[in-house]
Amino acid sequence: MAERDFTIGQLAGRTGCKVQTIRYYEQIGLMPKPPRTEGNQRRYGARHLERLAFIRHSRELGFPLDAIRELLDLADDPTRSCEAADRIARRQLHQVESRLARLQALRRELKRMIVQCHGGGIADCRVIEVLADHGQCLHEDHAVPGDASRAAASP
Amino acid sequence: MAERDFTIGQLAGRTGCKVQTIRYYEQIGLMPKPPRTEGNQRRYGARHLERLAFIRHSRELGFPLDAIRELLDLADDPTRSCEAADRIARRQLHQVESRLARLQALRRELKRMIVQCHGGGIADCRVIEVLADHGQCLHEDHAVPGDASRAAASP
DNA sequence: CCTTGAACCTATAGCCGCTGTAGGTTCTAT
DNA sequence: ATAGAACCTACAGCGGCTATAGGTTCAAGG
Repeated sequence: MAERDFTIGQLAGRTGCKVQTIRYYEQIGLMPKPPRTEGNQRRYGARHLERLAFIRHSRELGFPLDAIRELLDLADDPTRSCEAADRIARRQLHQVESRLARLQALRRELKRMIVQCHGGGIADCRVIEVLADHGQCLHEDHAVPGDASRAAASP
Repeated sequence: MAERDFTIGQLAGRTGCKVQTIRYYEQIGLMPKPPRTEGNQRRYGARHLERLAFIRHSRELGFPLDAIRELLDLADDPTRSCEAADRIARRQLHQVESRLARLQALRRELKRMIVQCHGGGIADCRVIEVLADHGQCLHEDHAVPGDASRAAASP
């Protein structure tokens, strides 16, 4: 192997991924199996670095691993149309926007709840009261039918 | 048992929880073990209904189960101060606001990426390019140090 | 009284995307 | 030669459910 190959630890350092995470990506087939040294240790090259950076950045933007897999397939095949990648990105944008809307509704309710609470005993705690009775909320917005508020993972 | 007791299915219907979820809450000690019929089926009363509604609503507002446990303990003991409940609510608000900030950054980047993409081949796809190179992003905002974008669960 | 079928029961596995642990091996620097 | 850092595999656990398998109980209709 060329002398500018990396160990898994160096790859982790350069991309900001954890070592375990890289092995995990290999396990689920997102990263290709790299060559090994005689002592069975992984050695990575520039291509691996690029690919992992791509994955990492996509994760930071909240793309799920499945979508990243699709995007990598697209990136690997220059004959394919840009449209597919565009569609995936739009889908992700849409997700992010739903989550934003939901979180904004949550913030409104939480603020309202907290503002109304003026200390004292639990017996007249607005926080507890409001939680006990959804009817006291302004909107139904936070009664979520199928979660739209989760977002990106923490790489 | 009084004739206005509910089966688990009826409780689920009235709160919008799933039957499995109710059993799960019992298993983790969030809901008390209800009495059983001779045939070993659970029977719930008004108190259970209230408690489950409280849990459900808190989940809708994104509180994690641990926080809900604390809130329930507080609600159960009227001698305790409102302050503790207030603190939990503020903590949750803070969480929601961090997630909002992160999602807003994600939205910005995704939009920018999509707008710049004008169709054509993958070879000059902006989506793919930007994903491959974080340097092309406006901000570092989405390079998250410890995830702040997750939100409520999907009840 | 008997049958059907819906609703219940327990136990267990799976989802996502990692993260951590245990227990071992290999590499590098002194 | 040896210490200790970095590597290896395998597997368990996080949160918060959800789904499945394989069985039991209940209520209504004949």
